[in-house]
Amino acid sequence: MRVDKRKRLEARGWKVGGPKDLLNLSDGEVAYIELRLKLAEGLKARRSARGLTQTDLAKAVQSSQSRIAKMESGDPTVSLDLLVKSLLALGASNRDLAQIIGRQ
Amino acid sequence: MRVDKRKRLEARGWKVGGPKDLLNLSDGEVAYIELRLKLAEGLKARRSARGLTQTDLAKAVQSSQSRIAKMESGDPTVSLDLLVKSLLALGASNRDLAQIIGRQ
DNA sequence: TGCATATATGTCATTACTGACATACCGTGA
DNA sequence: TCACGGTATGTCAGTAATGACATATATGCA
Repeated sequence: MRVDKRKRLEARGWKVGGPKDLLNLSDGEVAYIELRLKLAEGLKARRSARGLTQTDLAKAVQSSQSRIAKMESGDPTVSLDLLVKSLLALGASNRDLAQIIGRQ
Repeated sequence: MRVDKRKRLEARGWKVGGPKDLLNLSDGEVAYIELRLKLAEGLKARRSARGLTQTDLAKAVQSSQSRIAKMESGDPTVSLDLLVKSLLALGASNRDLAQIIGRQ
């Protein structure tokens, strides 16, 4: 794993498997974290593109502003479920999700 | 929504939003459920293609056979997180996930 | 500068998901 | 028919995620 990418993960409080060393992440673990970050970025992009505030989105998905903020920052305590539901609530189709996820 | 598709959801214990009537699902709710079913089917396909039993996979992701069975049957009490982690544990890449999700 | 509005961070009681376990229900080979 | 490996279904105590709330930190504008 490249160092900049590692920092990108490390910065968000992800600590997974094995010893504490982030270099010991398995392929699956890395893919999982990257997936979440992609969705988080996609969510933020989509929300602001629509001119919505975090509070607006929170209302739409019956959540709270603080949780939206955590989501967009890649916080590990936010579930994939909420991430995906929020994107769908912003009008994303499964196709759109696939695109967000599939991008390098 | 077509009737066969509705039955497909109805059969699995999904009850969402509004009155009990499944026809009242929003686009986002429908997309969410379909997404889960696609992943569930993808998981089952991938696992059996590798000749693994549910018990084998359970060990690999530190879960239990019963949870794998629930996952594959589209049980609503299983999280997207576990579904995705299991697929990744079976060697799927984010690209693969995108393909599973994006398909009509 | 001060004052909004937006976003980030931390905490907490309630809810939902978890693995484990028991057990029922297949298929299929003897 | 029985036995067996695999899968399905139900339950439950423990744990992780939740929305709500308080509050801190931007960001912009008069």
